[in-house]
Amino acid sequence: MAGRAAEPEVIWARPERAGRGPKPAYSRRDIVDAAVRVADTDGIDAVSMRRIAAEIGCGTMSLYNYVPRKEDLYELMVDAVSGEYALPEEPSGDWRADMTGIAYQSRAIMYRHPWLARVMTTAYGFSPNALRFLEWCLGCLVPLDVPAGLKMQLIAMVNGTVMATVANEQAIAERARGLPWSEEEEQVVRGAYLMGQVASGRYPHLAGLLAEAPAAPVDPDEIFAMTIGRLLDSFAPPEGPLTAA
Amino acid sequence: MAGRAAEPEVIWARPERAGRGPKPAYSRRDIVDAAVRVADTDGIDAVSMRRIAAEIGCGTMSLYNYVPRKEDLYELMVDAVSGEYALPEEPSGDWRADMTGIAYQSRAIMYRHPWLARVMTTAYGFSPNALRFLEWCLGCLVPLDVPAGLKMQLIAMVNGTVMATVANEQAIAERARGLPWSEEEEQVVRGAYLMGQVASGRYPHLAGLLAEAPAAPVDPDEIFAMTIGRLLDSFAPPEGPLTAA
DNA sequence: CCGCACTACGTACGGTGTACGTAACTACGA
DNA sequence: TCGTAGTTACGTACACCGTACGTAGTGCGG
Repeated sequence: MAGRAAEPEVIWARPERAGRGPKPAYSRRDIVDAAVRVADTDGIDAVSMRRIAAEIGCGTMSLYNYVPRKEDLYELMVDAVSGEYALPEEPSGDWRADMTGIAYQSRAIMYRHPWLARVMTTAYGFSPNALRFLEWCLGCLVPLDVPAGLKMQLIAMVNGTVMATVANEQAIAERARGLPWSEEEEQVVRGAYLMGQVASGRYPHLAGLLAEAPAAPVDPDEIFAMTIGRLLDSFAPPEGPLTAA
Repeated sequence: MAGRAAEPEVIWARPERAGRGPKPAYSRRDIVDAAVRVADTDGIDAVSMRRIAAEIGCGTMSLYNYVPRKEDLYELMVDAVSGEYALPEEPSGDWRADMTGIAYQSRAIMYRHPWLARVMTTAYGFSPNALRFLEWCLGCLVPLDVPAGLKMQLIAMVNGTVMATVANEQAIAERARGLPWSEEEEQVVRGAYLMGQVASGRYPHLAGLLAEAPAAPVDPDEIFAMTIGRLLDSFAPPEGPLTAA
């Protein structure tokens, strides 16, 4: 009787060690670390149950004793890297600075783990580190005098914006992985197609933009900073707090 | 000699009909329509080459005469539904209103095709309808006196925000699909876990928020409108345009 | 101390994308 | 006009995926 029937549960509520049987040979942490390592080096698509099991050194199906479904493995992975936030003991009192710092940290983590942005859209949820993160953000926003719902919205927007930004950057690079040709070739081919289309004259505004763009090379870091700054301004411009609706 | 070697190319540059051989029995449009239909009804995971081929009525491998790789099928699908934007002949002259309208249309399309948000993160690119969309947005932003790069940023932010918002909504619902238990059960289980965690006292701010939140039930439409409004404000507040940097 | 829950793991099933070979067909170059 | 080259159609096959299930061994709770 293999008692691992599929029952509704949250992975975080499942105790790592049940009392009865023999000691597990591996820890959940081992598995998640291996999964993160594989995803970092070989891409998220290389994270298969067989591969992780081999990495750990156990049989494929043994993994299912630790992780009921692969989706749960993703959730564990997201939580693991969410632990990389360095959250000081106390907020600084300047919520704008704190949230900006959070945004930069999020971006750094997503750069460190290029699979994060894609997996996060699937593995949402209130993992331990997600709760820690949320709690800290709310702490930062104590000085901001707006309804609680608006604070949640602010946090969600900051996270969403960082994710959308990084995901967009990475979609271009990540696409190259596993393709039968190189990224340069891909960009050349796509660029050539774009230029050909624009040259057709059907897109005058776009043509104008492309003609103007090279004159103003931009620093992605600066753009990022501006974007976040703008976003925070929209919740409480430097002059004073906005009232909700 | 099956001459379909994997060479770098953009699907949009590949002509639908090559001169030489027999007439293709199907059109690219047929295939993409079938794929969109299947994705709409049975979810994006049901879109497999075998399934689409069966839907069309041809052998699996025949599809590869029309679509070199599955990823290209995704790109075709995204372009197809991007054709659903109703773009008037001329912008209204009120760029704020125009961009708000765009955001609402994007959201409507993503609701109509729940797979879009997830696939878009993979299949980006300058498809014909994407160019048409971009060109129209740039036309709307002519009255806005900011550098071209900033306009692109605005468009990207609006799109990204809509996408992140809808993706977040749908991740919750979509997760239920294909799970061995119902969505209600899932929510109950997750909710119970969350409450248990908050009750532990480790998350005072979060606890406060949850205590306050039910008192203010919110309309998702209203939140969406506010979010987009705020975003546009951040580029040019009602008082007057911001200067870049 | 018995029994049962749990661990470990091999096998197997139904699915995936797609490389490759083959046969029929048509438009172009000689 | 007629090969012939390139295209279409499609069956077979391969490597891989997630995971259901059965079985054997282990060690704690009653």
